[in-house]
Amino acid sequence: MRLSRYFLPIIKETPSEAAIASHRLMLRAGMIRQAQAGIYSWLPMGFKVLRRLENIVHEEQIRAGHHPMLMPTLQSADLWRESGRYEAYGEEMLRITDRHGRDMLYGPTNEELITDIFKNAVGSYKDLPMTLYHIQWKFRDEVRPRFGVMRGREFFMKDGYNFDIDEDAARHAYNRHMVSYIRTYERMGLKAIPMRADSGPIGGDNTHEFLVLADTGESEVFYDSNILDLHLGDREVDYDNWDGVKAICDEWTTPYARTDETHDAAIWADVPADRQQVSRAIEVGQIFYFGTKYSDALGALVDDGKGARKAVHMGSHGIGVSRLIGAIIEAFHDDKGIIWPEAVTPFHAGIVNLKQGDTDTDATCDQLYQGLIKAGLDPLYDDRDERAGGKFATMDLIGLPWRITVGPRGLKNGVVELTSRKTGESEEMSPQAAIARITEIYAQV
RNA sequence: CGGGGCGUAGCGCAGCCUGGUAGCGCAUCUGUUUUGGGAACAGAGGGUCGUAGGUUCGAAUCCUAUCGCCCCGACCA
Repeated sequence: MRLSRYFLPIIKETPSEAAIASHRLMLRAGMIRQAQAGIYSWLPMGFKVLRRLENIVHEEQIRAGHHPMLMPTLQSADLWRESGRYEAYGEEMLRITDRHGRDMLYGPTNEELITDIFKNAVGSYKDLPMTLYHIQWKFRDEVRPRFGVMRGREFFMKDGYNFDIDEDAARHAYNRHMVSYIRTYERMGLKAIPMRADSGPIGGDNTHEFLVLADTGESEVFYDSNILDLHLGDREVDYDNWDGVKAICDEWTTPYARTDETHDAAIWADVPADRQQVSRAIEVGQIFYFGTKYSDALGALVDDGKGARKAVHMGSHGIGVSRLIGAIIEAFHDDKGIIWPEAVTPFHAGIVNLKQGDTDTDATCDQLYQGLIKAGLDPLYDDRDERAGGKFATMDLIGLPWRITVGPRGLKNGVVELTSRKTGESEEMSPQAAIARITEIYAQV
């Protein structure tokens, strides 16, 4: 993309309403604009990042054998009356009445709807196990939205639901989700720690939250520093292997890691003092096993093959996709701007032309731009007629991991400059070498 | 939902107390000179002063109502 033709409304000054780094930077970098309290428009670059995260989530869910689908944002109140949650959910649920006076609601989650779909189509144990998910906008009418997309009222979330014949199978589904989530966050460059959590209003007795360490996090967490050393990497995972999946979960759940809600001082005391870490963290996902709560209420029964009809065992599993962008920025930024991990960056590299209109720099930038595109990458070429300082400041702010600087000084020797946003280190090389290097870097992401 | 604050140009703000031509900085546009870390000069455009009603010869300013937004707290993916 040529910056001169893009829509990237950058703000030089700090917007007064933004209290934390991610909110401030998303506004300044032209990623979002607020529409109402807790409701945002996603401008082209923010939308790009959102799509990238969404794609990673899809890939990992599909890899785990889960089926993508899409349910509507608006749901019927009647279904929620059946489960008893229409009254129980309270003020956070946005209730709407249509022209015929029918009660509807903007879905805060989808247990009722998915269970209804499931029970009308599935009647036998032979169809199990099954896990369905979608990534859709949700609405929860928070009393006090804040922190930009971290605590919006409207938010983009992956929510998945497993249907299994009994508790053992459902526990495997739970474990499978834990592993797929670990992998998902790791791919995004994040260290998200699964922690024992409270079950909250959704119900159930087995749940973990995934938390990303960040000073601005809303939760206080206690963990054994050993857990930071765990990596899934490119380990082969057979998601149908119950024991193998459970072994990975055991690995991640053995070191102590809890939120303040479930913190247990007695167990904590057994963690060696030099490994005891207390920190703030942002919740970016949660998995639940809740048994037959909804299948009982909504009559989701299957034939068990022995002549009986049994309520299916279920769980629900969520990833806050829009919130993740905030969490990633909280984890990766400095005083100049965002520092995107390669896996989620909106553009793979930025090209800075220091002397727009100069025959040589223009030609070299075009060569780099075309070369990167041919290599299957997505560069952002700052071809505006701006001074060097402004272009550098823009690149630093929007935080692309790699910057190629093209100026007359270097071109005299046939070189351009490749700079890492993370380390700030630069290296001179030929344009061809720069393309090759960046291609190689992204081949490993 | 309790407490506090704010709505004036795209952004940040002054003006309001004490009613009388709507301002400043940044941004935008034009021109000239500049050009390796947010340039200088000259000029230009841009406003239902959140909305509605009231008081007044006259309202951004005073009064009433209303809507919106932010911050702290309690609550939440």
